Amino acid sequence: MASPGEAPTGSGKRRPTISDVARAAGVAKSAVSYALNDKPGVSKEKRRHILAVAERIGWQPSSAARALMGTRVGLMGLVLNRPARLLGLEPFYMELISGMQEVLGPLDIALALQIVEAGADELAVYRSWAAKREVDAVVVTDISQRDPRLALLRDLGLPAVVLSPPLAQADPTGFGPPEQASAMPWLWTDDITGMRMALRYLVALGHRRIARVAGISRYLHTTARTTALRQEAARLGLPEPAILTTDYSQEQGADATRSLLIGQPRPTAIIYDNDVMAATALQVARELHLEVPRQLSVIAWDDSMIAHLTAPKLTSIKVDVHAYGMRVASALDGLAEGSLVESGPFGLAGLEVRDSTGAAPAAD
Amino acid sequence: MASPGEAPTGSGKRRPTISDVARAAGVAKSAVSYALNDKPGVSKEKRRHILAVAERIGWQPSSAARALMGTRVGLMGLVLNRPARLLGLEPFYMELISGMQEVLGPLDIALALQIVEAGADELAVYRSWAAKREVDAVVVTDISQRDPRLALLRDLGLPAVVLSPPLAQADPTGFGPPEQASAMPWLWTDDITGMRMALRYLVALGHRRIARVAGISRYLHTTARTTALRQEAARLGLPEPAILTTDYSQEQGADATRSLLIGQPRPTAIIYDNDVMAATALQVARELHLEVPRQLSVIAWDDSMIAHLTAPKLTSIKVDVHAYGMRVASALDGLAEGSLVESGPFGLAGLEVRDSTGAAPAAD
DNA sequence: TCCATTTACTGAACCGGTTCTTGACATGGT
DNA sequence: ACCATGTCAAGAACCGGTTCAGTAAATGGA
Repeated sequence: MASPGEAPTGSGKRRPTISDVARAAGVAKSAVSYALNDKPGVSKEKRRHILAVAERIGWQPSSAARALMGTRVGLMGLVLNRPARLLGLEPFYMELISGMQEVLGPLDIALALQIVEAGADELAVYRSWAAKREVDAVVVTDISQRDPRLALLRDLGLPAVVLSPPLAQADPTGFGPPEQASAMPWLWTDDITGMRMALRYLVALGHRRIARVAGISRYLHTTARTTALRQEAARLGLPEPAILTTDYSQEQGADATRSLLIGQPRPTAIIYDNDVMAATALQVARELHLEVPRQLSVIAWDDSMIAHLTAPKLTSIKVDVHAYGMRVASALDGLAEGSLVESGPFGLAGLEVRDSTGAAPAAD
Repeated sequence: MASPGEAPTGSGKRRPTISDVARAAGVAKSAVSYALNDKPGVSKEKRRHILAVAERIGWQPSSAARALMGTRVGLMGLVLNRPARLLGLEPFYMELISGMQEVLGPLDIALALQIVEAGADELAVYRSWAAKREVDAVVVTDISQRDPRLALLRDLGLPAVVLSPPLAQADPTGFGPPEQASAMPWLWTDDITGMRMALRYLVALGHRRIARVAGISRYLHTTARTTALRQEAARLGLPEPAILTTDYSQEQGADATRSLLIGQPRPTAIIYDNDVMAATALQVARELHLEVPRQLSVIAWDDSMIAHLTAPKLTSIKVDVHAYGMRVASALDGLAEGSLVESGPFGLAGLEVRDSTGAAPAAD
């Protein structure tokens, strides 16, 4: 049952160490270490023999001992700073995580997830992780201008993947995405293209008064979308679009929608920064006796399954979050390996047309 | 592999070890260890002095070194075996995790999340975690009869919290929840009460032909709900309720709903095992020109925010998943501490009445 | 006052790996 | 035949803690 010839340690199963392997193979500990790590210093035959013995007696590495030597830990960190209430609803993070796991799982790397309520807590988590060498690298999201987390991570020397579009303008803090590969690469989804497609589609349907309900305005990705909207609207000769900011919640989404719909002139189409607010918008429209899409067109962002659950189903700007997560995971693994990783945009945005968009009202 | 900046990364700041503390305080390493761990062997004054010095020079424990000695690691494991596609949509897990974090965060414990595609992979993850002592304890969900994971975890000696109602009947495998506190406690939500409340509410509204669209039938919590429904229906003198099983997805939820609604006799109310399928059901009803709630009442389960996004809004059996997660986290911490934890049901179910339920059609 | 017991503290071993140093041996060039 | 070179392997130190054995001092009891 247990391995042969081992001292009976209580219920028996002390797990084998490299010393056990060395003894069983008749070599020194160091030889075993070299063999297992594919390093020079051992002849081919001995290497093969040692590996066979290790396999036979069921040796597995101790991550604790490895971490003690400063090598990889097999854990990536992700801190989420949004309120738990919102996280429960937004499928984005779950899909991102599942994409990451598709890459990390086979590599035998786990994801350490920490949800915090305040920005200061997040900084504390990074400090602790860095001090204890508990993770190999981290993911940082929802970047704002002069984000203190980036400075901290740089000081701590903790490798990080930054999920955010770069600032278009020169970045005074010096933390903008570097041109070359770095230990803190920036990865972002192509929101500019997504916004352009949505806008052109609406214009093709005859819309001209187009509004936007945005997320938290200090985040760079919100800024990027706003800039894209303004520029494209100007290019298409549209009036300046109204833009309201929210915290991504249903409540603020509903408020923003109401104030847009009772204002003058009323927009004929609204683009939302996530699915949740767009879904809520359908309810507000109903409450105001506006028919979607006959009198109002609604476009959502993310294209999670929520877009399928509403009536009418939501036209959405689509992002392949799962694939994005896979890309992020590869970047993390690269960083943990000590390599530098290229910054850059990810994938292609698409527009998933469903039932919440239609021709602009004739009166317009 | 060698990161280019070994020297620049340091910039002099090697983080302090207990040897540094010992030197600075003028005592032996062992004295420092005793002082920091609140163990006997040091006088009060020296203890205070050592703690002060440690604080001053900024000492932090190395989890690697601690783990090497077999003490706690500060990491709890959660393996999710549902397809990523479904996880993205179901808010349940995100809310559970955020509840867990509310307890674990302040204790400086992270959550290792692993998403797998197959049951065998899940077993492999447990094996690896146990072998490498990578986590202190794990959470196991979606328990089926004779679940192989429970036997494995017991054999590995990995403490686990089991999220499932117990089998009512005697459990031939011997893995049913123990009477006393144990190293593998079972925690479950009070689904029986929830089901009873929903049923009585519908009966009070005049419904008699009540159907159910269930989740995956091999899970014990599905069985528990089914049993509760059957028993309560019998007690209330209702005809045997139709029960269809699904994989929780929109597709199968829609199929099940269709087959119920085109069957004879058609049910006047349907209870769903999650929000997602109930939301989809509203679309199917619309497609069949059935008005909700005039001709069909719909009850969802979980009461996530999806219930608010639909039109009409969904009446739901409510579970405080966040609080449940907190309870689970406490149990995990107890197990990691080496204590035994009591099994038992959690909290009270409630019925959140909204717009998807109404009086049974008069024709009935 | 003297011996027994407790207490405070130190030094060293240990956990399970990695890596540096050293030495034995084989090989090759001249 | 001789020394320079290279390969393979063993031994020991080390990572940052915990813990055990041992010693010196303090305390207590009679």
